[in-house]
Amino acid sequence: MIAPSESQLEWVRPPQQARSQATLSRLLDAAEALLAEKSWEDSAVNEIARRASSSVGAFYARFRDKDGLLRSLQERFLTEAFVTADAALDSQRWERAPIREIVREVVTFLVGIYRERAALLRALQLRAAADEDFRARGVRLTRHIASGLRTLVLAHREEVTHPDPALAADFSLRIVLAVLLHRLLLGEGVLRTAPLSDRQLAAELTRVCLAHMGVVHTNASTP
Amino acid sequence: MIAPSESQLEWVRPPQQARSQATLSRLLDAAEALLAEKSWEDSAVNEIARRASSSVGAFYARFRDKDGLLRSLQERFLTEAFVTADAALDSQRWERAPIREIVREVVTFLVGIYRERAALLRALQLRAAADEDFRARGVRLTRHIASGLRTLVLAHREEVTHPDPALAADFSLRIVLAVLLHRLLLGEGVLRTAPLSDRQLAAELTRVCLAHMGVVHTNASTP
DNA sequence: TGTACATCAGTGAACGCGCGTTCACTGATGTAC
DNA sequence: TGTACATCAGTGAACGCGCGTTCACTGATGTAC
Repeated sequence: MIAPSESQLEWVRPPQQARSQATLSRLLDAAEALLAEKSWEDSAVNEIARRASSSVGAFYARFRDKDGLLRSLQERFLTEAFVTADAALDSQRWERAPIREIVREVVTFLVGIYRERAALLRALQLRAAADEDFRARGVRLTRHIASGLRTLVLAHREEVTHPDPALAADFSLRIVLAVLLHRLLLGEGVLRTAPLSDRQLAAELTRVCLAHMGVVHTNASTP
Repeated sequence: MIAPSESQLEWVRPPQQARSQATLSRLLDAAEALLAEKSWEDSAVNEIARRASSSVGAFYARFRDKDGLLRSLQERFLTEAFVTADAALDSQRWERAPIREIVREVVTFLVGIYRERAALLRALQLRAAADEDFRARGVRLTRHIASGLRTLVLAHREEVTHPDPALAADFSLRIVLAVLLHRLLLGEGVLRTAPLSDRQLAAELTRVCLAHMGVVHTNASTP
């Protein structure tokens, strides 16, 4: 069991027994599930507790306040995401792969996360838009991914025509994250074009990134 | 003076005197100004009224409820934006221009709007993310711009390498709007790269769009 | 193995704050004659 | 040109609803001897 960091103590009370640990997990899960139905503001503490088969009092025994739960959800997500990102961006894994495949992998990875965790990400990004602390913590993850991607791209810089490959990698990531945020908040139907599936969107975004970096076209299998 | 449409009557009460028309305008302006400081939810009716040198009662004499004001702000913005977009995308104006300049113009136009109306756009897009009606009305503008851009691109399709120029135009617009939304909500500091000025961002986005459409490089003055 | 006690964990009714909305009233504007 | 009356416009205190938070109490778990 890992001792919680000092900063955590301010917003989540560490459980002393297995029973309260379970309650805490149930509260987190219930809240994340509820976020698939309504916004964070519309999710009442009462309802979260009820869905977790718990009570308001138990809620406040675990969290300093309602915000403590959202912070806790963010922390839980970030921890997972850092690990997953490290695995996906491991440079050993990509040593012999062309940059085309690296970009495709990273984009697919991101599209997947935005699908699986759509509800939570929507809530977190909306909150980040209004709260500097939330934003700062989220930015740490983004920068981590950016730096991993940059490393991979620079290791293959001979495939990149763009004069500043690191910059091109950063801006490409920015585009991907932006389009995913846009889709997350406003949906797929903004333009008259037929809605894209995850697979199609990933392909389209990959194409955009490669075009922007100026990756030379090999005998590609793209339609 | 234009007679208000039926649908408007549901959420804004048409003023009968010049005095109340002035009050209505002051309320709209005060609200939009307040949105530069705080979110729509945090903007109390009381404070909006006070800033407009008006009163809560006067507020409810004009608007059915608090939401009526935000709707009114959206309507006011959309009306302006449609006109501006029509002027910017007028096909006569671009008959002899290379596609490179068209794209630069449209991107610059959008970057400009997102700067000038940042506060209002933030509030509207956040609301659109949660409210289907708001979203639907916003989408009308997006589609209008998309169709204008498509027309321009198709008129110059010989400059475009992309196999489906219309699709490429749509997706390019999507990217631009997405990056602008991303910046609007989360700021310029998401990646470690030095923050971009409006001019730099417009240039970068233009480059991305052109690369994606596959516009052949002429003797460009880009660095 | 059993009993006493301390602490942790959980319950849910009641509280209270903030803010949207109402309403009884006053003042301003316009019209009829 | 002046007076009476109707309607529009505006005021701000008071209301009330929703929801986060508290708190007095009960139950569960663990430890000492």
